[in-house]
Amino acid sequence: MSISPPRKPGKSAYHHGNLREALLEAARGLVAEAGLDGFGLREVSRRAGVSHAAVYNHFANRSALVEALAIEAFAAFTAALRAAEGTTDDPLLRLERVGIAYVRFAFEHQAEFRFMFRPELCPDPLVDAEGVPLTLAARESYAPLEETIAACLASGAIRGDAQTIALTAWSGVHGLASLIVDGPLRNSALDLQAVEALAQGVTATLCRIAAT
Amino acid sequence: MSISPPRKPGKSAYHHGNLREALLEAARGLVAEAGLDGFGLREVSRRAGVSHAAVYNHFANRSALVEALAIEAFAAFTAALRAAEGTTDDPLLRLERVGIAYVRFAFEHQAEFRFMFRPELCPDPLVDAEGVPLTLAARESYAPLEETIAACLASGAIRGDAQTIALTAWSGVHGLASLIVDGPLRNSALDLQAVEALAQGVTATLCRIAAT
DNA sequence: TGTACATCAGTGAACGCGCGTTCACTGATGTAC
DNA sequence: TGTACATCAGTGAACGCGCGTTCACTGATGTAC
Repeated sequence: MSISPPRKPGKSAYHHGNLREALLEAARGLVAEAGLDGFGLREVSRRAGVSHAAVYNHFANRSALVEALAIEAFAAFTAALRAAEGTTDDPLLRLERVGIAYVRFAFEHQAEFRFMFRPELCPDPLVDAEGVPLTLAARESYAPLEETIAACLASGAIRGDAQTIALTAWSGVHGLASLIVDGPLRNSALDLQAVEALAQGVTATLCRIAAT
Repeated sequence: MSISPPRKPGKSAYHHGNLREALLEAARGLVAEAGLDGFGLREVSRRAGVSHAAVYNHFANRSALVEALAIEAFAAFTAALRAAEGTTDDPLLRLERVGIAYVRFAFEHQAEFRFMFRPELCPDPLVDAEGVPLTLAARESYAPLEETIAACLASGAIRGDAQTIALTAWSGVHGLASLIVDGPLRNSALDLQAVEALAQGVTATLCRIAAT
């Protein structure tokens, strides 16, 4: 929830004061309900209580709004992973916690997670990121997992081919998240606790590789 | 490619003879190019060289065409996994091969893989599958991996909590496939050989769990 | 073999719909004097 | 404090577009006699 701007009651919609944020809020809700396909400027402005033309005072076009939404989502994802990272100094435990946070974020922000990895939005790894805010935001969100795995390797907590182990861990948590959000585990009566238990099991199993 | 029906040359489009298959073929191509969102009946019929109303002689509506496409895709996925399953009797090696086949299918059929797991299409696990062909086709495609893991556990090649290990393996291959098809590994100049090498590395790492 | 006719599988015009976007406009606000 | 005015941020009508779907139609085909 965003904080409402200091507005006198009864003030008309003119000079809304915070329409940009209100539009983003409405857009988040719409994307959560209808997905990126069901996402339209007219419905967003309807939800925000303004005419559909008002959007263009704050966003150049539909793509710009979607992009802003995606940047927000990647930033939130990064923050969630960074928070998990900071809870311990033990590299292996940190890997486990970041993995669980990865899955938890996906579960709690299904719409965002789903559309962050849509080909139209997920940045092309071959394209230069310089000055493209969405690409930068996306790459930043890969860093916590990468760094944590690097720390595990550096400390000797995990042995083996660094690239392969990193990819396996990433695949494991991303796959679990995908199965829950987009795949066959969707809707299977999972609550947050159950999801965390699954994530715990999977990341712990992945970490068991460390011992060999 | 489908085989053309035995048609005399110069015969008009009337009584096309194989329009249903031709529409599916065109639909496959369109989905591969434009994704499920860019998928429309009018473009499909344009590609098949008929008027857009002709579609309704073969499919009740847009949804029915999409559903037919999805059933085909799940069937192809199942066949690819079954083929890999049949290449060896060793449970652990079989798991590795099925995992590689899973990722290979995703890479070679990106559009299909992407839309098979779309929430609109991927069947809800809580809904009864009886008599719903799409749901049945989807569930059948989960069987090879499940059975292979069960065989590994039964033979003692893998030890531990069956549920957790199965989920970890599934997450691993599904995650790698998702990262390649939909995620940050997309477009990263990977050819089939490179994808198979990655899949080999990840599945082998996952199989290392067996030793512990 | 030839003819009459039912059926099948196309055509193309038309429908309403919601969309993104543009535009001239207008009311509210803040500022200068 | 009051007034004139520029600017900001809305409005609502209009545009063209492509879509899914329906409909009366029509040409090609297969069958019965």
